[in-house]
Amino acid sequence: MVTQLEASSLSAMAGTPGAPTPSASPGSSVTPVKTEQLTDDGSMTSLTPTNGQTPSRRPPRKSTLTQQQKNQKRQRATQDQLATLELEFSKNPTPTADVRDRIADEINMTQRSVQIWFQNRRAKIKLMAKKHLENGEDLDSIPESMRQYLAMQAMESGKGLGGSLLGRAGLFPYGGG
Amino acid sequence: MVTQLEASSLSAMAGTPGAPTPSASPGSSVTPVKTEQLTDDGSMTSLTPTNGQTPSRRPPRKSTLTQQQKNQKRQRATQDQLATLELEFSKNPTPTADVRDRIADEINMTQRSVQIWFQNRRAKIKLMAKKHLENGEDLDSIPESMRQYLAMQAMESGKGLGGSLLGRAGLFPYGGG
DNA sequence: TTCTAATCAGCAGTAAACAC
DNA sequence: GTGTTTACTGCTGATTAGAA
Repeated sequence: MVTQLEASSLSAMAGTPGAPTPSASPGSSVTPVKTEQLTDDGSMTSLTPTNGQTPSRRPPRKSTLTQQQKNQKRQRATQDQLATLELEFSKNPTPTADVRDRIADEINMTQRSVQIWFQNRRAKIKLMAKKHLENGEDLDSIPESMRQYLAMQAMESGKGLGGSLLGRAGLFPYGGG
Repeated sequence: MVTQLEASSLSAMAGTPGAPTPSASPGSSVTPVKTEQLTDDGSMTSLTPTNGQTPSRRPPRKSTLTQQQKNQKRQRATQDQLATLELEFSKNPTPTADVRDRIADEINMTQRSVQIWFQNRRAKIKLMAKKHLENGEDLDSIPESMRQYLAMQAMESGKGLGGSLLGRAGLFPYGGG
């Protein structure tokens, strides 16, 4: 008997509601992953590579074993799911919660998984772009959805003092001179 | 067949749930709220993604009425709690989960609340700095804890030009003690 | 009104499972 | 073995809404 999530501590959680998912009913099998997660963890690996003496970034992690291992294996997207996701991505790489919700319902994935998929997809595209640049390749060799997203990103970061408030010349005396 | 877990939701971000430690000395003043929240985000449309273009801004969120309203009112930090938080912040504005945990236990707040407090505190300081800059004020008019934090930020993002502001030795309380 | 507790969504970084 | 996907963590910035 699985007794799915018996109480446990409930764990709050924010991202996705999850619980009352109306549709998505496989009906049988599928051991529902218990939402119980304790992740109290916190620290991450250090960063700030330079500088022998950095202020205090994060000490190494505690256990770094996520609940995945404790609960179950990863689920990979099927061809159908992937097709839909990629189609939607080409239409809009950053869909709203609303749209993501609809997609999730369509392909029977959790909203959370859909959200993560889009995030990872964006990251992947960025990484690809970086590689392309480093290889000195033509931009033409970059897929169009990629170009679109990157262009969008560039546009956004360039507006106002949004991104680099502290780095702007003239604002801080120690800035770029 | 997709057959993936339905509810699951895996949640996560909540980070630390309502403190599974039952023996957290029940303070008379503060009732530690068990942060069990089931954020149900909404759906509602309102957006029109314009297909890839116009990244301008996100559509207004639906109602974003979260558990707060459903469960209970906001809890504000007491003077004692605030005193501790601010002291710790002056020592280190970005404490590790460990430290946060200790603080939370000390002042009888949830770890999540402590984390949020630090986040908001940093945001506040940044905002203040921005205002100061826009007003063209001197940096000297900025409180020191603020300068410290901002300098730290600048160092990290700029990684090369960081030196000037805190070039003077021993400005950082963090990490050194 | 301002201040602040709390949420949401995105990102970088990372880890582990999976594919090659 | 490396490389790719799924997933999670903490953080930021923006935003919402409750208290003062």
